[in-house]
Amino acid sequence: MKQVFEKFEIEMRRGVMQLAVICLLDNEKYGYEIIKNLNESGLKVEEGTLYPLLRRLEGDELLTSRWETGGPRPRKYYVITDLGIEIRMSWLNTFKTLIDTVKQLESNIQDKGALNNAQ
Amino acid sequence: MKQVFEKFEIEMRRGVMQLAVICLLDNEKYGYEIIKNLNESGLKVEEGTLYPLLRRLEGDELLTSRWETGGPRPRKYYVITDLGIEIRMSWLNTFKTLIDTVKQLESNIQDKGALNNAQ
DNA sequence: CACTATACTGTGTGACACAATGCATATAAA
DNA sequence: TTTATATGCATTGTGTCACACAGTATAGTG
Repeated sequence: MKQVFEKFEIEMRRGVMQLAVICLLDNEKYGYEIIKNLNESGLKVEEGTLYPLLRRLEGDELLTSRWETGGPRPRKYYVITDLGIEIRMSWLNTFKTLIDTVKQLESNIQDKGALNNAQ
Repeated sequence: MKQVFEKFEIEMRRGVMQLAVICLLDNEKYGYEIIKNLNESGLKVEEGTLYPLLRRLEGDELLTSRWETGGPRPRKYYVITDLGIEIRMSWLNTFKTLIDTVKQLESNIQDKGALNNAQ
């Protein structure tokens, strides 16, 4: 049985992950590189999570991919499509709306904290 | 087959929902009331989503409940516990960190938009 | 009678975590 | 030099969990 806290983190990441990936892929990158990038950004992600996500986003035509076999190891490069750019903008808007909603809700609680004090 | 956009909204809501609920329950409320509140806040939630969520949060001892049978229809009131208050604070911090990560990623893309321009 | 208020349950789907597999290269140890 | 270990890179499979949606149920209200 997972801890309450971990479960929340997982659920939260789950939504943010696609957004993060599609933001990163403004420039062409390959999967393994993305994992490193995101982990450095503090966004933990497993291979078994990212690779299927990439394929899913490609299936939705938000990304395209190409194989690079010239180098030492074959790499699959992904990059955002025009449709992806459009969708990304609407996702960012959705995200922003959610942030505002939570900020609003948080401003009504007693022990105001993280969101409003910081920044 | 759901639209790409809807799928994202669902995933995003999924994480935010518990946070929103636990913020709302600073004051005692019953389920149906919470649904109305959240829908007014622009956070769509189905009964089949909220009621199980409430029970789950209660199972994790972040909420407690009591039945109010005096009124016309029986209502189950929920309110946050001390543990819930603690956890809520850490969830808010997690949420804030994720926001920062996305903002960071967004600031590197070409068509900067929603998050940084607004507010 | 239809509608609202209030709560619950059940089924399908989708995505994640985790773990394992596979293979190639680079590095370290023997 | 041969062997062993680690790293780069991607895939697949299993279990779990939470949501959406659609029901069920009951008691009031218009």
